[in-house]
Amino acid sequence: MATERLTELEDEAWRGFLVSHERIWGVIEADLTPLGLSMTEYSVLGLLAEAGRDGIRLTELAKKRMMSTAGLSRLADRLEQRGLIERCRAASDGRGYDVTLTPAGRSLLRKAWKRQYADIKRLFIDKLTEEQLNALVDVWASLADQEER
Amino acid sequence: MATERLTELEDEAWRGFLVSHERIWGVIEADLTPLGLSMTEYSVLGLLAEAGRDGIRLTELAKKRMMSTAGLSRLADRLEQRGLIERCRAASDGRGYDVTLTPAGRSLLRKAWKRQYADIKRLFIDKLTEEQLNALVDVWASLADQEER
DNA sequence: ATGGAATAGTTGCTTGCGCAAGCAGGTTGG
DNA sequence: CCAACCTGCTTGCGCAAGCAACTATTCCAT
Repeated sequence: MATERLTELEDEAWRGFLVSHERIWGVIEADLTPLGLSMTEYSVLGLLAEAGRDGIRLTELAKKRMMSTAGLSRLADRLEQRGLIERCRAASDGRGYDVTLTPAGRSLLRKAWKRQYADIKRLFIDKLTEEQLNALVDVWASLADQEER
Repeated sequence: MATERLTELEDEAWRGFLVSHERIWGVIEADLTPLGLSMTEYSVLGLLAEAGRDGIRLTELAKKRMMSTAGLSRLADRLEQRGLIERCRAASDGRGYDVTLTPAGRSLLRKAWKRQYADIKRLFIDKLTEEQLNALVDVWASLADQEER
């Protein structure tokens, strides 16, 4: 087990992954800040939109967002403060809350999406052919196989 | 310009990108913490290794790492404190520092790389065929074309 | 029923980072 | 040569996120 090394090809594939992500992420994050949203906040609003009327539990959000419940609790504080989301005691379980988007939240999410969309289109979609997109989808599927280990 | 929407294919390609990155990033980050290194710290050590004997300027590191010089200044403080790097007044410019890896830094970087390597291999390389790797390299090249705009 | 885990969420403290301001060392036009 | 400006780095302050400890509720085995 001498010095473990990636082949040239492997290295390029890996580094490209990191670099491309970082670059694109940086841009869309910057384009979101005028709306007063971080990427994290944006994606939480997105998850809430998906969750619909019934809302979703804080813990569930934390899991999907891959962050601590503590962090999410305070993130929810901020969004609630701004009137973008609402916490309602869960009917079925007096410990938890069902969190939902308010109309204001929904509206801001739409605005944010417009920007996101433009960025994603310009920085990602438009630079790739349909073949490349298909290849990517194929890659993501392979990576997700047997989820870890 | 009705509701901007991605096609199914575009959406999968994009979300897969985000999700895969987040998942893999999380794992390798977690595997690095036993060594007391964050991903940022690790990658700075990596850049220093690339820079070699002459070292590299703090500002240069900040640029490459896409972080503020302030953040990098403090990051350097921590690494210096731990004896992993050294700041030497730049000969050519009395304001700046040439930062270099110490032997301890080099050694820790090697240890860290061993873990990284195992993760990257297991979570990324080994799950993909050579064809897929080639396709990825091709994609990263397309994305980098005409850098932004 | 009831006491003991388990679970949902919040709060105190710490940490890492960015912005803006500061400082000291360069650079340049008169 | 020196005044005005610029640049490389550091410092003060604030914010977002994690860990650990805590509260309140529910679940479960007896």
